[in-house]
Amino acid sequence: MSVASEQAGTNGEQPLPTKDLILDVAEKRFAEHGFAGVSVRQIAADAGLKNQASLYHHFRNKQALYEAVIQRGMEPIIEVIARSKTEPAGPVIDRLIDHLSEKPLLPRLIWRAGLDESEDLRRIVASALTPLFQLGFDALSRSELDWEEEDLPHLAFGLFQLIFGYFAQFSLFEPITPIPPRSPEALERQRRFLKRANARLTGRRRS
Amino acid sequence: MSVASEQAGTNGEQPLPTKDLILDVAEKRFAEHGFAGVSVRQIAADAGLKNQASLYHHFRNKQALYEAVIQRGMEPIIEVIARSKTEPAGPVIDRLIDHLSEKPLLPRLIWRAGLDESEDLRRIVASALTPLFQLGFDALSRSELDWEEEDLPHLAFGLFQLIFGYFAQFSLFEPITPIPPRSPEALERQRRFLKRANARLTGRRRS
Amino acid sequence: MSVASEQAGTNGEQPLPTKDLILDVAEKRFAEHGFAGVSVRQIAADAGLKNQASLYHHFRNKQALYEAVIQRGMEPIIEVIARSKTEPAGPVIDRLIDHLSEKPLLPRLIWRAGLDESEDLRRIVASALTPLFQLGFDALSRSELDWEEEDLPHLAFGLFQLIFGYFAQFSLFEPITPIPPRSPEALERQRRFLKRANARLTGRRRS
Amino acid sequence: MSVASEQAGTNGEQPLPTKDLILDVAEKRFAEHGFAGVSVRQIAADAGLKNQASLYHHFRNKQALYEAVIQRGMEPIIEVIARSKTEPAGPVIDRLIDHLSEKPLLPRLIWRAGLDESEDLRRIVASALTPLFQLGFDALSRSELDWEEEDLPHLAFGLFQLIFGYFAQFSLFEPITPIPPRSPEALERQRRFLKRANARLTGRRRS
DNA sequence: GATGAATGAGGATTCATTCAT
DNA sequence: AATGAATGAATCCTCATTCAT
Repeated sequence: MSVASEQAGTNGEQPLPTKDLILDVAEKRFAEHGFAGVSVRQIAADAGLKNQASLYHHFRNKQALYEAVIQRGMEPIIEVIARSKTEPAGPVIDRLIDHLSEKPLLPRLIWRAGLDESEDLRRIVASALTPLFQLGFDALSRSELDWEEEDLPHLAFGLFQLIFGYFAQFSLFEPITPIPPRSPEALERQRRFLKRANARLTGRRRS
Repeated sequence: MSVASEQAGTNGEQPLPTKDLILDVAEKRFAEHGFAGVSVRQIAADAGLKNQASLYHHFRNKQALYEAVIQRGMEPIIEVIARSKTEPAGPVIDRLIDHLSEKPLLPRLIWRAGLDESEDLRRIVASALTPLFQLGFDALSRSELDWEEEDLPHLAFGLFQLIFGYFAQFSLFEPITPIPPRSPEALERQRRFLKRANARLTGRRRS
Repeated sequence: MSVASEQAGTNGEQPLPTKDLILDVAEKRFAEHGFAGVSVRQIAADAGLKNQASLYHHFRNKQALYEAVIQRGMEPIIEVIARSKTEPAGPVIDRLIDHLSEKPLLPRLIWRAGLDESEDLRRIVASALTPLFQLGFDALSRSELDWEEEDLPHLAFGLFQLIFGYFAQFSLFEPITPIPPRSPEALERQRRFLKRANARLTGRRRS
Repeated sequence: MSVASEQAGTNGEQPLPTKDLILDVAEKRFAEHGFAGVSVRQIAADAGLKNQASLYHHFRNKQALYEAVIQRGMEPIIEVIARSKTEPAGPVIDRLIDHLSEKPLLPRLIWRAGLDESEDLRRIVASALTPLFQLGFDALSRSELDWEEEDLPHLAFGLFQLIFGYFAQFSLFEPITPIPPRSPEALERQRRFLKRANARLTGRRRS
C-alpha cells in the first residue's frame, strides 16, 4: 500500500502536500538502500503517484531529491545542538538520543552519505555536519580536558561515531545483544552508556 | 586503465589468477560505491575481462561475488584478533590500525554492509563480525571493569564504532581536521587517540 | 520493415493504438516461433517502437504480453461457437474454417501453448479452450450418438484435433499433398473432408 | 539430480555411452520446451557433464543435436508401421498407441517440429514423416473406400492428427476429462475410440 | 573424452528522464 | 499538478560456441 493512502487513512487532517510526501518516502528508501539502491519509480509509487513523471514536477532530478532529503533531515539535528550552546554534555546527548530514536532513518542517511564517493553528495553532508562538529568543538574547548589540542578533532569525531553509530548500524549490533537494539530498554542502556562514555572520555582525570 | 594491465606492468611476478583479480577490483568498487552502485560490467572491465560473461564463470552472480569479497576481507581481521587472545588491548588496537590503514577498503565494506537492509548481505557481515565481537567480549570480561554486565555489549559495540568508524568515514572527518585524515601523521594521532580512549573506557577508575 | 510503417503506408486510416499494434506483431511472432523463440526486442522493433522499453509501458513483461495475445485470439473463436448454440455441426465447422483460414496464426498459437510445459501458459490456454469444449460437448450430447458416455470427451478432443490440426500444422501436410495446403482449393477440400469426417464420426449408424 | 547419476543408481548395468545419455536428456528437454526453450547448458547439466564443452565433442552444435534426437525418435515409429505392411488398421493402431504411450516424448517432439518455422528442422521431420504417410496411403488405397482420390491425403493427415494429437497435447485434454489422460484407463479409452473412429472414417458405408 | 576458461552477442527488464497533454 | 507515452542507456545475466589443456 502506498504511503499516500496509508496516511490518508490514519489521520483525518488534510494530507501532506505531495512534495513533503515524496520527501518522506524518499527519506525512508534512501536510508534503507542508499542513493543507488532506490529507483525513482519506487519512490513515486510509494508516494502514491501514478507516474514517475509527476515527481519531476517537484524535484529537478533524483539527485536534487536526495539533497533535499538530507538537507531537511539535518536541520532539526543542528537545531537540537544549537539550542544547547552552553549546556553540559549530558542533557545534549539525551536530547540527541531522543531525536535520533524518534527519527531512526536520519543516522543511516548521514552514515551512507559519509560513505559515498560522490563529491556532491558528500559535500552536502559535510557542510551540514560542520556546524555540528563546531558545537562539539566549542564544548570540548570550554571544558578543560587533559587531551592535547591536536587530539580534539579525533575526540569530537569519535563522540560523533559513538552517538550516531549506534542508531545507524544497530543491525550489526543485533546479533550480540540479548535484547532488540531498538527496544526502549536497549535505548535506555545505550543512553546510559553514552553518558558514562562521554564522562570518561571528556572528564578531567584525577590529579 | 584496467587493473589487470596495471598489475602486469608494475611487478614482473606471474599475474593473479583471474578469480582473485576480480575479487580485488570488486572489493575496491564495492567499498567505494556499495553493492547497488557498482555494475558487473564495471568490475569485469576493471579486471581486464573482455566480457562480463567471463565473470560469471567464477561467481554465480553479483551477490555471490559480493559475499566472496566480504568473506575474504573479514578473514584477516578475525585472524588479527584471534592471534591476540590474551594480550592487553593496546597492541591489539595497534595491529588493527595497522591492518585497517593498509587495507582501507575493508572498513567501508563492513560499514556499508551493516547499513544494507538486504537480509542476506547483512547476515554475511553479521556472521563474520560475531567472532570479532566475541573476542572483544572475552577481553572485556577478563579485565575487571567497573561497567555493569549489561553494559558490556554496548561498550564492545562502541569500541568497534570508534576503531572502524574512523577508517570507514574519514571523508566526513576531512572538513574538521587540519591534516588529511589518511596521512601517516593523522593515522598516528588516531592511533594515540584510540589507545587513550580505550584506556579511559575500559580502565579501572580510581578507587 | 516494421509493421508500423507498413500499416501507415497501406491504409490512410488512423494508425492502431500502440498496444494493439504490439499485440498484432507479437501474435505473428509467437505463432511462428513460440514463446521462447521470440525476443521482446524483435517484437518491439516490428511494432515500430524505437526501444524495447516502450513495450513495457503496455505489458508488464513478456509473459503478460503472451497471455494477452492468446486471450485476444481465443475470444472470436469462442464467440463463433457460442453463436451457434443449437445449430447442426455442418455450418459451425464451416464458420470455424472460415475464421481459421482468415486468422491462420491462431491455431498455431493454441497448438504451441498446448505443448508448453510451463504451467502458467498452459493454464491460460486451457481456460480459454474449456468453453469451446463445453460447446462441443453440448452439441454432441444433444445428438443421439451411438458413442458411450465416457467416449464423448475423446470424441470432442478428436474433433478439435481434426479441425485445428490442419491449420496448425499444414507444413507437415505439405509434402504429401499435390496442392499447397493453404490454397483456396486445398481449403475447400479440407472443408469437405471435415464435414464428411464429422458426419461419419458423429452420425447415427445404420440400424 | 542429473540423469547420469540417476541412471547409474537404478541399474547395475554399464552406463549408457555419454552420447546416448545426451540424446536421452535432450529428447526430454526438447519435447518439453522446444528447440528455443532449451539451453545447451541445461542439457549438458542433465547429462551429468560438468561442462557444456563436453557436449560439443559429440554433436557439432545445438541444431545437430536436435536433428539427431528427432532422427533417433522417428526410427522406431517408422519401423512399427513398416512391419505391418499388409495388416488391417486395427492392430497397427494398437501397436502405435503402445509405442506412443511408452515413449510419450516422441509425439510432442514431432508436433513441435511441425510447428517450427525453421526450414531445416521442419525438413527433417517432414522427411521422417513421409514414409509414415506413405504407409498410410498404401493402406487406405488397398481398402476400397468411398472417399474420392483427392480426399485421401486429407484423410491420412486427419488420422495422423487423431493418433498423435492425443499424446502430444494431452495437457489440453486434461481439463475436460474426468480421469488423467495418461492413466492406463484413459489410454484404453483412447485406444478404443481411435479404433472406432478409424473404422468409421475408413470403413465402407452401407451399400 | 572431458573440462576450465573465455567471449561476443543477445536475453529480459529497469534506469532516469522528457514531452505533450 | 499530474499523467500516459516514449526513449536511450544501462541493468544483470544467459546464450551458443571455441580453445587450450
